[in-house]
Amino acid sequence: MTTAPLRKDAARNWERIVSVARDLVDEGTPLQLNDIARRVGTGVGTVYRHFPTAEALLETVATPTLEALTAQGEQALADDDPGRALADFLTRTVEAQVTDASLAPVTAAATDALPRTTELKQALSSVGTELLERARDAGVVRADLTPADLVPLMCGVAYAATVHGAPATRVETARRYLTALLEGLYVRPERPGATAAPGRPGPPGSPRSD
Amino acid sequence: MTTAPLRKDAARNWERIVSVARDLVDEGTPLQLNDIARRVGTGVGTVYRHFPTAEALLETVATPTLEALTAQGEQALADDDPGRALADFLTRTVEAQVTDASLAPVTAAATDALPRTTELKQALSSVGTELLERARDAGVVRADLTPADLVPLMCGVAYAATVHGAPATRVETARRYLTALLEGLYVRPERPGATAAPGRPGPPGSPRSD
DNA sequence: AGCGATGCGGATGAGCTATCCAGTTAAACT
DNA sequence: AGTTTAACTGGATAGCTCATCCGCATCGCT
Repeated sequence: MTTAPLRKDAARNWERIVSVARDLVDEGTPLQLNDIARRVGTGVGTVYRHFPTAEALLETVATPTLEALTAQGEQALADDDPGRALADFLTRTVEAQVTDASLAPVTAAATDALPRTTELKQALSSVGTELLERARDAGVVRADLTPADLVPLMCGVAYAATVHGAPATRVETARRYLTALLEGLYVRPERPGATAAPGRPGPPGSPRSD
Repeated sequence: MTTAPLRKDAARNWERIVSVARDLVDEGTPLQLNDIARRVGTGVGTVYRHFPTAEALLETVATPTLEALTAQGEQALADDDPGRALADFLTRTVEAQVTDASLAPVTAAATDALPRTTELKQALSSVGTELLERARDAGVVRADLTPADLVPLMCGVAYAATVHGAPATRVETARRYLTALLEGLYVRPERPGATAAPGRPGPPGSPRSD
């Protein structure tokens, strides 16, 4: 059920609209459908037929990013180090949220209007759950952390990074905050005699250093 | 320079406006000045003269809460346990942010339009800095945490709690997330032989349990 | 009571959202 | 190639919210 193939001109306009919207999102401008129509050089009706609301357009813009993220998540499932797998995934998630301004609103919105997006959110959340449970079973992560907490916490980290100010250093800030959350703000009691590690030498190294 | 005493009717209207705005904020409705005028039973002009923008009104609404928070912060400075002092302050901050919907926008907005608010934000931030530095000097908190990170992190925790869904359990969720941030998500290596505590038995007990 | 200054209120224009339909175009059929 | 028709286009326009402006009412003082 692919909802019928678009006519050629329709497809062309669809592409243009999404492309312009992408640019606007990237420069931080809120999406206004009439404005987009003007920029694309099309009528307002065309835009509104393709995307009944600004939110719908935003969701479409966000989809590729969500897809990429999901792919990376599934890739992380292949990692045999549960701690690193989780940390990597969380890092990617936070980076994406901070980099792509379309994600935050889409994540926050409870709209299940676009089936594709809902599906992706579902997929992401279940990958996250899986990774979290593995890490927990490996004793790397506190047991009192629910999968349901994962999304809010990541959103929180991303939000914190955007509040911080300087958009240039935003990704770096987000990484720092994620680390802070993982490691905790309190100093840790000094390591026990570097022995009796429970199968793993404490928490895995810092998330990712690429 | 108290900017002239208001005329009696003006003062009355001012109060009404702020009061109605407070109610709206509490029920989660976004402030619309024309709407408020209608509810108060006054002309639009009156509202706009007192508060040139919705944000200004919001800041006014937020002020009492900010004042209370500042007071509590200064109170925390009297605590001789630096860890507990910081934890208490942060807990109060997060609770306030989650409880009072006017805080988040005001904190995020870089508007220095209302001098009183700016002043309060300053005060809060310097109290936070002081508390953080004391805790750090006492070895309770990681050294790589800048005072500038405090506000963003608290906003992040609050935001995470509001993303989570259920508004009823929001305060509780916020506390949990703050604890998560303080203690870290990773499991801690088991305590060293309950000795060599740096003047204090590890991180202080959970923030506050009132 | 009379008089300025201060504050009030709502009519109003500007800007944005979203709809609707007459006109145009792509593509299937002959 | 010519015809048909379903799909798509574009912009005029109605509905709505924001914010301003200014003639009029009210206050506080003498």
